Amino acid sequence: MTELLQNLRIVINPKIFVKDPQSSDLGKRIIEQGIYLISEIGFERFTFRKLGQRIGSNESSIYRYFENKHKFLIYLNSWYWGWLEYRLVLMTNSIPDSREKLEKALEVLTQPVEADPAFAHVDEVALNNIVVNEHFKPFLTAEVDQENKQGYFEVYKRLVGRFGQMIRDCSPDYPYALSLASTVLSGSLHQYYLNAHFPSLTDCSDPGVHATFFRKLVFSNLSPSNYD
Amino acid sequence: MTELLQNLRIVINPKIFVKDPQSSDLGKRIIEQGIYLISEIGFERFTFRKLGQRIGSNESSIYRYFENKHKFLIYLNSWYWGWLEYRLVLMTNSIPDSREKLEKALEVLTQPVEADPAFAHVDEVALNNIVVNEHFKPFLTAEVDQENKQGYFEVYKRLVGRFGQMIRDCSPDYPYALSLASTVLSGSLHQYYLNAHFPSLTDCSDPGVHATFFRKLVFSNLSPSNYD
DNA sequence: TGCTAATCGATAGTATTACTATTATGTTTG
DNA sequence: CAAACATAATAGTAATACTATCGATTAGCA
Repeated sequence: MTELLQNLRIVINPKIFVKDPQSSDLGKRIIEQGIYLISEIGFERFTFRKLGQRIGSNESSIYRYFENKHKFLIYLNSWYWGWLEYRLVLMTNSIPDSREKLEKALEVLTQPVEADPAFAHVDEVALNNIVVNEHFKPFLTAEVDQENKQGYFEVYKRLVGRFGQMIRDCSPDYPYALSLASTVLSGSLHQYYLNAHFPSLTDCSDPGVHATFFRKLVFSNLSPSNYD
Repeated sequence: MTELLQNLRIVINPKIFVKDPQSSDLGKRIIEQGIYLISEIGFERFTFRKLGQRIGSNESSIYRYFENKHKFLIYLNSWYWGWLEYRLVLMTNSIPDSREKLEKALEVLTQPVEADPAFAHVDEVALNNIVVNEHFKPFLTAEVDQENKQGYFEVYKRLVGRFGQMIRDCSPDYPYALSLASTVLSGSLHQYYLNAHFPSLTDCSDPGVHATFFRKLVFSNLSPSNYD
């Protein structure tokens, strides 16, 4: 499988970057080490200057790839959601039964992330760490509506839409497929966050329980007696 | 009722502030106008200088109440959760039936916020706006674990615990009461956020649907056939 | 009434951040 | 070999997030 997908690339909206980081060696180092640096010191403390020092390069060179650190975070998030989408499709595409398909989708979207050898310059586990810890920071700004118009969040929206469609396929009469999809996606990140920092607010102390909680949540909700 | 509760105060952990803003006129103006300013321009753009200008006071005076703007946001959030907790208790306390009690709790926690005349210097609707739009920003920092140890998030934790207990009272054998409670609380904010900025990702386009979605989510999950 | 402490406003100053601009240097490519 | 391009180095700017100091006003209270 790894072989088969060797030449895959996660496509990112070009408006998010100035120069495509996947197009050069420096660009890939920016992504690779940027992920590590943010996951180590947090997004607030992260600066392009520090990243430059870390990769033995210059602050100004990084600015040629990304306008600012906020867009850099949007880029990383887009990559993450694009990667999840690709995995979602890959893992569910060949399943004909819609219930089984939804179960698999839930597994892909809520189970802990593992490194994917298909993308050498990205440590998916560290990146997942960022997405969990910085959660919705790319969204939570005063500029969200403009940025949305620019299409910065397309990947995420497509992922939610796809997942929502799987729910609909499984239970065509359930009227809240989108809300359920977005609740599960963000709720799963949230439970991981709570488990790491506020264990007294969650029961999901291990991945098995985590997965079960969300599976029950979805399927008990979808049994026909439960919607009007 | 308003009369009855005239002399209530939401109690906030004193470590969050330098000087209690509820103890002076200037303090109350800081809270009142700070809420408006953040809800207008967003937390990123908000500075103590701008707030000083707005209330005709000095930057340095505001620093005598709050160490920095991050703690100010924690204060506002604590107030909000404290206020929700008080409303939760007030509205459910006299209900003996545990199912009915949980229904009421869900209503309090997921329905749109209305102004509460019991607290004159706080516009709860604008504050709710902040909590929705800045969502988990007070939590999402590198210092979250230290701050948690200092007890900055006690109110929120107590609220989730209380809500979780109501779920447990209603379905003693359901094993994920805390996760369900935290998922509903943060999920409800999230759905409001999506409705405002990403309507294509939610079905909750009006408060009625919003409430129904979460009611179904909880109660279908709690019916005995749905947990092991 | 007068003293003291607390409160607040005004001003100035600092370190850091988030950039921008410019110029130099090396490297690739046609 | 020249032109184009990528990157490095340096310097500089505006805004931010504070800190420190001092003087004026007010409030409590002996």
